[in-house]
Amino acid sequence: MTNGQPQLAALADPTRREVFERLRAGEASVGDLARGLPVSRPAVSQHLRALKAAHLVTDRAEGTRRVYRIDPHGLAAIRTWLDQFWEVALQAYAQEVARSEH
Amino acid sequence: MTNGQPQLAALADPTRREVFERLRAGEASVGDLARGLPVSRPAVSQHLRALKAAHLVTDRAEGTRRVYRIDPHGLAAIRTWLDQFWEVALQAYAQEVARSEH
DNA sequence: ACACAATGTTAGTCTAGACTTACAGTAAGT
DNA sequence: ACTTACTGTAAGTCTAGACTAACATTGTGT
Repeated sequence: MTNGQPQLAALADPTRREVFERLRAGEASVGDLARGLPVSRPAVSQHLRALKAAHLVTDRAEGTRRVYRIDPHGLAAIRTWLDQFWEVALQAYAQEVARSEH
Repeated sequence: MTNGQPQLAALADPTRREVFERLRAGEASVGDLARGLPVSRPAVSQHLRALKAAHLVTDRAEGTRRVYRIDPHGLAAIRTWLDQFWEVALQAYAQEVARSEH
């Protein structure tokens, strides 16, 4: 149980995924992210810490605010993990198609 | 909080991810999958139900056994969701490189 | 120095869900 | 029909973690 892929666990929570999707529109501060969400600001701060631990976001100090943006490293890790399954999956799909056609 | 991407929640659990990774070697029955895992067989059965609900696996009856294999549909859903972030992520990365070089 | 604004952190509560045990169902062999 | 494999399901327990409230910290402006 090597427990790799912390990115998948990080993106499993709906609220955390919502935060991450909002960063798709560009970098934003904690307050900006928490503004439209139904949870408190500290909750968003904790979610951002989890996303940062999974290398999915990066933070930068800008005065008293902290600006977060998407980190490509976490995305790359997911893609690499995901690509391991494609050959097997497509092979299985081809077999199923062949079975249903005959 | 539209709660899309049930695949990410399904693959967040380490045990469930281990089951999924074992199917990469080819289709297998519930007992075969549970044999090398530190959890009981009903636990594996429940995990397979979750994976099936997320369209990550397909099951087929073979006598009294049930054979599971990887389903490409769930993988495709993850890839589609993931691809939405790449342009933004690479753009952010390029900016960071430019900042550190000057 | 003081006030304010933005965020991180801690302690504590509470719910989702991972797990086990026990039971039910179904197919194959004798 | 009976037994044996193999699996799904239900009920109950228990822990990880999502959330809030309160406090600590840091930077900015006057």
